[in-house]
Amino acid sequence: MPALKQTRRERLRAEAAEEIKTIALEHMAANGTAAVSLRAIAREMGMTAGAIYSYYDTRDDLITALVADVYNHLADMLEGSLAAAPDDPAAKVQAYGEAYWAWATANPQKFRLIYGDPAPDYQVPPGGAIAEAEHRVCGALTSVVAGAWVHAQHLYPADGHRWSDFDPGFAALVKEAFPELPPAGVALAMRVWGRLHGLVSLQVYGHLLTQIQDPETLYRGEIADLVRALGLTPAPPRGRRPARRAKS
Amino acid sequence: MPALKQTRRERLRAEAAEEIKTIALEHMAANGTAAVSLRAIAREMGMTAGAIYSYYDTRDDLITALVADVYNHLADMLEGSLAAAPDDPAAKVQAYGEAYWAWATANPQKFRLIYGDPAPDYQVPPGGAIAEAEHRVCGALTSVVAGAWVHAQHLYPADGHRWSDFDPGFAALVKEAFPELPPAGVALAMRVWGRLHGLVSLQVYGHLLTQIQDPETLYRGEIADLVRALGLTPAPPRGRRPARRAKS
DNA sequence: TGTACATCAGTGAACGCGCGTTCACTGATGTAC
DNA sequence: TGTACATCAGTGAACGCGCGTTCACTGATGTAC
Repeated sequence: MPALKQTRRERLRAEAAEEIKTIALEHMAANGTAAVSLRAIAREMGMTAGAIYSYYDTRDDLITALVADVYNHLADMLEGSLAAAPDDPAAKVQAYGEAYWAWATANPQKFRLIYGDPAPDYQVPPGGAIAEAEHRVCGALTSVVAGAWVHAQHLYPADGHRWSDFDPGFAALVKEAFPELPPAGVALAMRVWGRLHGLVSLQVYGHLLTQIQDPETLYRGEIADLVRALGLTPAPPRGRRPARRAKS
Repeated sequence: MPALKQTRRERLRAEAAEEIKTIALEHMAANGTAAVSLRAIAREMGMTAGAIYSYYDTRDDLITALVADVYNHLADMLEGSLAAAPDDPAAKVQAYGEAYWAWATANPQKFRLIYGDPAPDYQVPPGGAIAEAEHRVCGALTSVVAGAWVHAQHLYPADGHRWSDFDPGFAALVKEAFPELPPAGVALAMRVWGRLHGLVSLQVYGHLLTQIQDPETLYRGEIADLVRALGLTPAPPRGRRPARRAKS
């Protein structure tokens, strides 16, 4: 089986490439975003620093791969949460908001990598895998707002936004995926993003915990307000009906 | 005049200490938060690296001074904007929101220093000048929400927040400065902060500009919504009455 | 006003460090006959 | 199944770099008499 044997070497290679990324993320988690060092990764893998160059041409290439992975990880999480949520606009908004918080607080270093300073001297390359993965995240959010738009639109009357206000490529993507969503809906989606992002970001960077004991409750209150601001009625916490039997 | 001559040396010393911080901020602006290097600063001042140690015991000490300065700069800006705004709750909210955006977009590197990753391997020391300056910023925000609380409180009925939910020191400060503001009002203030912070942070880190041409209009829309969500009526744009004469 | 002394900002050389990247090489893995 | 060859992951040593920090020193500025 020559084909199989050939695949074996390729498989080992792919595994090593993955291990490099995994260790890089662990180092980031332990010592901050700037702590991604080829030498340190090689050391931990029992390799020489030069060996990394069999897998990534450059340190920046590794970081690019990391950023794309992290975006995809977030997108997986969000899409999974949305799929698992009840088929109800309010429930989708809540699911998205809670998934965003849960992912960010569980993986603060990943959040910092994509939404904070990336590594020093590193510039995100335009296009490529990163842009694609970003679009997945964006798409999940837009689908949530699109689902709520029927109820929300009268609250956000002609706000003056036009398709020309957006990046043409981005606008084309949205128009194709959500044909019924007008520019004002897209603008609303970005504002919803901002509203969620604020508290999440403050939490990840440690600005809430010094002042309030339970930031998550605060955040949940904000989500509830957001749901109302979208013209929706908050869904009951879990299950279709309140579980009153639990106490009787 | 011996006293004057003595002051002269001290003045030069203080000026040099300031220049070090100024150059550090410029380097941050040019090359990112991680680019604060004692050697680079000394080089730019025409000094030896060791000379910096006459002014700051350690690199971390310099960064601590920078962070405190930046917080105070932001606080100055916010307090100034609030003081200049009309004596009306809605106008104050708008002024605060716009000042936050204006400061962050005009000084992105400062925003990143205090609300993003500080320098690698740097830990903000607890207490001290930084905490004081932070409290100034916090106080400005709380004053805005306290001013709106009469109109907002019925929209945020007993949300379960108690004084014990907050950091004791922080709670004591708030209770002293804003005696009429209940815990629910403080929680609301933090949520208002989050709501503003989200879009500002996304903008500073370049996540809005790739998708929308004019993020500031989007942000202004969010502020207008926030004003409404606080039970207030938006103030007319500039001046007490709309300037209809401009076109006639 | 002039001299002797103290202060202390700044020098310049050195320390040890970890970094990204390169390069000629070795040796195991896989291929072709 | 066995041998000759090609591939290529990983070695190990070296490159030049900039960094924070220390230390004995110099020399101008300021002080006391």
